[in-house]
Amino acid sequence: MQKTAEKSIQIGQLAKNLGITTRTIRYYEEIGLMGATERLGGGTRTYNRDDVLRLKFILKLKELGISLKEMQELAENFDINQQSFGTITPKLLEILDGHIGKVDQKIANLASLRKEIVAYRSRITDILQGHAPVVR
Amino acid sequence: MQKTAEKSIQIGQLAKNLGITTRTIRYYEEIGLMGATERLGGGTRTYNRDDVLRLKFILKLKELGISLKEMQELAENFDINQQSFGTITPKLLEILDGHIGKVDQKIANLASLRKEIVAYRSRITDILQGHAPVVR
DNA sequence: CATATAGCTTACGTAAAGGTCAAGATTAAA
DNA sequence: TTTAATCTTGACCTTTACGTAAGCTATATG
Repeated sequence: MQKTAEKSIQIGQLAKNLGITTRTIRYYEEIGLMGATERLGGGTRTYNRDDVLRLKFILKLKELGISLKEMQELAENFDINQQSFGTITPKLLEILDGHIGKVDQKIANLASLRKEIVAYRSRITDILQGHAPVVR
Repeated sequence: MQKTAEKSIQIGQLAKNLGITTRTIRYYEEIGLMGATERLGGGTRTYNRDDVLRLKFILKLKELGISLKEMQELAENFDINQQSFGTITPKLLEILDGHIGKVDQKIANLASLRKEIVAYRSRITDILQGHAPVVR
């Protein structure tokens, strides 16, 4: 087995590539979302392709509204870093199903909130036109 | 003009009635959402019917997902005590409309997230059954 | 060598919406 | 009147996701 030349990058470049700050990356490491990556002699962090993928995955989930805390729970059961899909247990499926449920719940809540806002809105316009009493 | 006996209540009772804490009510006063209400001799806050209506209004908006900060902007224009209800509504409608948009956006995002999770899930089950390659 | 640039750790700051004491003053009830 | 309940202000605590600054090290370049 030969190591293919890992073209790792440093934190500043990685941050720039992804449009985030170095603080953010270090923070994710701090809270255990990014495992500790390799360091150069002086302690400089180094990120290989897998690390980058993992970070992108985190950002993707975040973009879609999953909190870092939720990701931490996921991370306990699902080590994105080193495991290939073949080794993933059914536990992950369970977690994903749970998340689908949560998302469904959130969607339902928002939909009902939307309804209320719309209803409230039209009550106000009614009031403005004198079609309804001011206080219910 | 005769003052009808104003049956004012104190903060503890009001909080209990509305299912919030006294801290919350004082906080709303602190940030200028509730105007300063009358006080008894010892400094005890006293809330009349209008004050209660105003607080209920605040809670309603909050329930609809409008932040206290947004309400502060509104508060400059709405003086429920002065019955200038008509003047606040255009701004309020604007804010409500903005909220409907935001909620729609969130729903769309969650729906897409849901799709992705579902897709991700089935990719994994496929892998577990050897029907698909391990790496995308 | 000197400077510039990038990185490191430690640690305090921020916003939102209150929670939670603390210590004292007042009011209500017995 | 004594006690118990309620109220007052003030001030620090909490969570989330980083921002920002201080002080120090390492690497690159003129």
